[in-house]
Amino acid sequence: MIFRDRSVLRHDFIPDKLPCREKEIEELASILAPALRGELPSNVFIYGKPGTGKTVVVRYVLTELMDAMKELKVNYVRLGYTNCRRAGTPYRVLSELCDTIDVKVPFTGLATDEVFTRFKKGLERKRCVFIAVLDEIDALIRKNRDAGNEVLYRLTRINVDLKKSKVCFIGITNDVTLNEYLDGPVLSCLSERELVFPPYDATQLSIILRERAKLAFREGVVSEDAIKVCAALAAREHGDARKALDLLRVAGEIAERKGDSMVSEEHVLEAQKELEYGHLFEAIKKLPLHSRLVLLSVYLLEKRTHKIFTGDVYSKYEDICSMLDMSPLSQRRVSELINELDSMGILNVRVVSMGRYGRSKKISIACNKKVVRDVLSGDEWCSVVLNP
DNA sequence: GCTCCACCGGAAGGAGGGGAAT
DNA sequence: ATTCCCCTCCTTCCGGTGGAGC
Repeated sequence: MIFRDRSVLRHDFIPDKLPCREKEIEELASILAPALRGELPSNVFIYGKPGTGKTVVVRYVLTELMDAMKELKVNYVRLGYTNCRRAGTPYRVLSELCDTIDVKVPFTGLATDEVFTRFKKGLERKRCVFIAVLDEIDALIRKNRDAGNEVLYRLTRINVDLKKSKVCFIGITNDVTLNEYLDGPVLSCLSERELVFPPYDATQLSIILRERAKLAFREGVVSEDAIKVCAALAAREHGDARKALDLLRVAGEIAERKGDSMVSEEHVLEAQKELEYGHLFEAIKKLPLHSRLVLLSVYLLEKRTHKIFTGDVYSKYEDICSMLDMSPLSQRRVSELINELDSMGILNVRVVSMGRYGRSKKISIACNKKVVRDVLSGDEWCSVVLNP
């Protein structure tokens, strides 16, 4: 037996204490504290890379706030949480907020405007201080800049229309450049207070992992080396605590599978490989058909030569399409697909000039070729070309 | 220094699909 | 139900370009 409770390593687990975020917790708590006196707290905007503890800190402080409310017998504070990426559209963000104040809204069919009106009416009935958390707020803007800004603008101005209730917003984003996309008035309203969550360094990650390991694993099962390696690997990846926890969890699973009694450094390194393989595998598998065919073209060309240019890829791609009886996309489009594969880290692309012989992209495979082969040979279409 | 290759990548616009408004 | 709107994916068109070879 390796694990005591593996759910402790899940991303949504909220531990009793959050090491290395004491300062942020205290600051957020002091910002929100006025709510307990029925006053409106400042809006807060929280920035930080993925896995820097933004969401967990907010949830932690809100849980504390609820406990304090119970103790003080305060019942006029209400909390709403919505993840904008999961919700997807302004309509669903609003309807999730409505849900938390017991306003029922149909899945669809209402104008966004109408949902907004019901939200306001619901708030007035509750006579409360409403703290609304908008997690991954960047997703709302990224998907539809104008609609996103519109709904945020109306939300941030909601206190103007409310007489009996007040709303305070906590915005959370991974995207440090979000201020370029947010309209000025929305940004200045949301960021009355700003918290920036810096990435964790390896020492901090070790502390976090040690705490979690105590809960997740049976005593003495995880070696100190294993923890150090998890922390070092995750620190390299912009201090992502989620990644560190994933590594530890998978390392534990590997140890369990092998029937080993300890989680060692080797298990972590294997976990790293497994996670990397898995992510890449999924990423390639989920590519649209023509991107997969373009990747297949590069893969086949790379067996013969390492001087591959756009023209070579395109003609190989055309061959493959005719073999599969499909009509090929334009070269312009394929060139764009090649750039997308580059930005995903699957291909390596560099624009080079060959003087008299024109200007083109030099292309190579940037990732583990075995994964590429594994996915493509299991692919419905690509396998036809790979294993004729 | 000029030419000119082979493509780059921006712009505009069309198909089509899904969701919102009426 | 129908119209409207917007987004995504894609095409076509086209001006732009770094540098080998003359």
